[in-house]
Amino acid sequence: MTDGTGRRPGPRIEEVARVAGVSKSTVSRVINGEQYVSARARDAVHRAVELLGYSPNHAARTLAGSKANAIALVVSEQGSRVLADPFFAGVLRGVHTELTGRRIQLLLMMSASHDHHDLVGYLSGGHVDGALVVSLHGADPLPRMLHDCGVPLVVGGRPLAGNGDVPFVDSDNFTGAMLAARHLADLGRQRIATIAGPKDMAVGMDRLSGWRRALGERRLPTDLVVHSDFTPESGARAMAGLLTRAPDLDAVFVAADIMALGALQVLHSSGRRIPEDVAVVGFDDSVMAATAVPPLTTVRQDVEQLGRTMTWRLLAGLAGEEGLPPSVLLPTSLVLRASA
Amino acid sequence: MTDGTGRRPGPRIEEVARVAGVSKSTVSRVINGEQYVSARARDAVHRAVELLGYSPNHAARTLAGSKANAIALVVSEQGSRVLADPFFAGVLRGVHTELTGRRIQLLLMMSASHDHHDLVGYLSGGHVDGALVVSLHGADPLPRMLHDCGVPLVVGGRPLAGNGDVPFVDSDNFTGAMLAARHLADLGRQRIATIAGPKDMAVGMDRLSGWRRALGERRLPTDLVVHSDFTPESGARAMAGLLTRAPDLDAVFVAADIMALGALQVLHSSGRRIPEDVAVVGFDDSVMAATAVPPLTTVRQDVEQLGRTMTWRLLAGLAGEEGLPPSVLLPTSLVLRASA
DNA sequence: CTGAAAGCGCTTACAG
DNA sequence: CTGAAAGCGCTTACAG
Repeated sequence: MTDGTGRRPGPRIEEVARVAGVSKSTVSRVINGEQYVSARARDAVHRAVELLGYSPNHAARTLAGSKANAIALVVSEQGSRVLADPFFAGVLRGVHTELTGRRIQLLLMMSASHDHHDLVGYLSGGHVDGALVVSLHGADPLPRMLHDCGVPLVVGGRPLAGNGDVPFVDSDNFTGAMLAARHLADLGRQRIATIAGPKDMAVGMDRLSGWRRALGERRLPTDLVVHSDFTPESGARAMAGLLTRAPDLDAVFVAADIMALGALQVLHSSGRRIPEDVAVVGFDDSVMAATAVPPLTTVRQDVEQLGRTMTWRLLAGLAGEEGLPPSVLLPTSLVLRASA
Repeated sequence: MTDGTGRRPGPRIEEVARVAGVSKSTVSRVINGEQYVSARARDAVHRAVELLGYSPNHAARTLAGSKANAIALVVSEQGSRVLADPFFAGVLRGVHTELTGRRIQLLLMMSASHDHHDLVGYLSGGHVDGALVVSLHGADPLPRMLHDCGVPLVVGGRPLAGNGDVPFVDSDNFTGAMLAARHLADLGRQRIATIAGPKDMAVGMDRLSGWRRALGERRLPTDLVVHSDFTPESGARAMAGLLTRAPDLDAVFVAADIMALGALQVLHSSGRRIPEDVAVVGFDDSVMAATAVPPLTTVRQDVEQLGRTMTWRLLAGLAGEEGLPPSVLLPTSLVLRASA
């Protein structure tokens, strides 16, 4: 028998029960891994499932059961699109990896701030068991809105203050930036600038803090700061501004590789040699870093691991696991190339 | 009343029916936009829906109805991850935009070739109404497998020969490459090379064909071809190889911006001035193009539009629309900057 | 440990 | 144009 589309409906739980010689209830128990089932029944069911190629109907499970068997990956469009793209693809891959083999659907949603309301309504309506929110903009109200509606969630990227009880996973941006700035100081540089991210994004502020901390340790001045927005163009503008302000600067920590590309362009056209005149360190170890001119020393973060960890944390929380860390910071490390 | 998670279940169709003073059947008809409903009933239902904030239960609709109210976005991991990342993020945004306001869930799946089988099983099992497959590797068997199982689908990126009846949407890579190569010829360049994509990806072959066509028109030699794999490193290697083979080359069309970055690096270290000695044109107009050194002349494609068009085509097909184009090619255009 | 039965919230012929 | 009723394919107390 085929339906209108030509696809054949698979076997139902009823048929599995008949073949296995047990009731539908028992089949359901085996499939859901409940413990009070005899080994004999369990084996029979497994064989029948195998034989028939049975796969449970998702809609029916969700309707009958008390859980949705689905989680949402929400991308809040606040914050920089440019930073978000490669970041997002990596996170997605991690989420997917972690979900493999579990019968959990991954729903994808995007939300600009003006339609947060609809999204919250949908997510709190029981369509999903929880949500993964990728939100790079620290002041984004979405995480808190979801939290207040009781939707279990994990945020990718540290929220700014005021979201105290929402668990998050983030790269250790502070330490990564500190390593970068220390490296520049170790090279003997005296006038170390930074092109930072926006003030309202935690990722920007954490990288700035790490830079400040390292220079503070070495008693170096921390006056050369320009905020920028994670686009190559803004990186170029920021670099031009810094050169005007401090023609004697001899190093710059750029808070994202993508901005570093713009900065390198400006340094070149100003006639500076890199790293002889100005040493440059980026952040992200993105795919362009190694083929920049010159190849870019940068801080590596593992975005795929970020996605995996978010997913693990959400599912563990849903499963009621005890003693989970409220939040997780993933390690970052310095990758040395020619630019510093 | 709240469930275990603290989320409150919304109103059911029954309550809407009571408030509107009609039967559940009528509410269902109004919500699904059927035509034989009195204006009076329709208004009453709309008011009740508004008043109660009713939103239909997805699982129940799917179970009761004959459609899944969901489509899958499948990313086949065949082909270059590097090219796929920014490409994918743009496609995703387009898909999402096109889905806005329709009650269709977007499921996300990834598949490496070894688990195509499971994926096909899942998708043909009625969990989705159709699939969008992003597959940059022309020889990927997935589109055909899905097609053979009767899953309605649209492929992003032209499949290579042998997938005759699977509808696809692609950028017009041929024309874009032709414009790029013509531009180089118009500049008076005589020894025009190309760093092409892999031979087993349609995107690579189409861009190569366009380059060949333009040079053929102008009676220029088409011997300087190196195949590469869409990574910056391979672009660098290819450029080095070309310089060895033809030290006199005066222009190169690189089939992806990301490879062009590697090529520029090698040209710089070989002492060539760009564009004076060697003119360079890329493809994609990716975010790095404008801040390359020098800024990169390139071919623009609209990846978000690609996602939108794929989605439109799939939904139109599902709705039974007549006279749909089997496939669609989206325009590309030359963006002039300093490198050529 | 197991089965019969109710019920999840919708859609869809069917009869009017 | 409308309503009563059956049914989608599961899960889950309940009773044994």
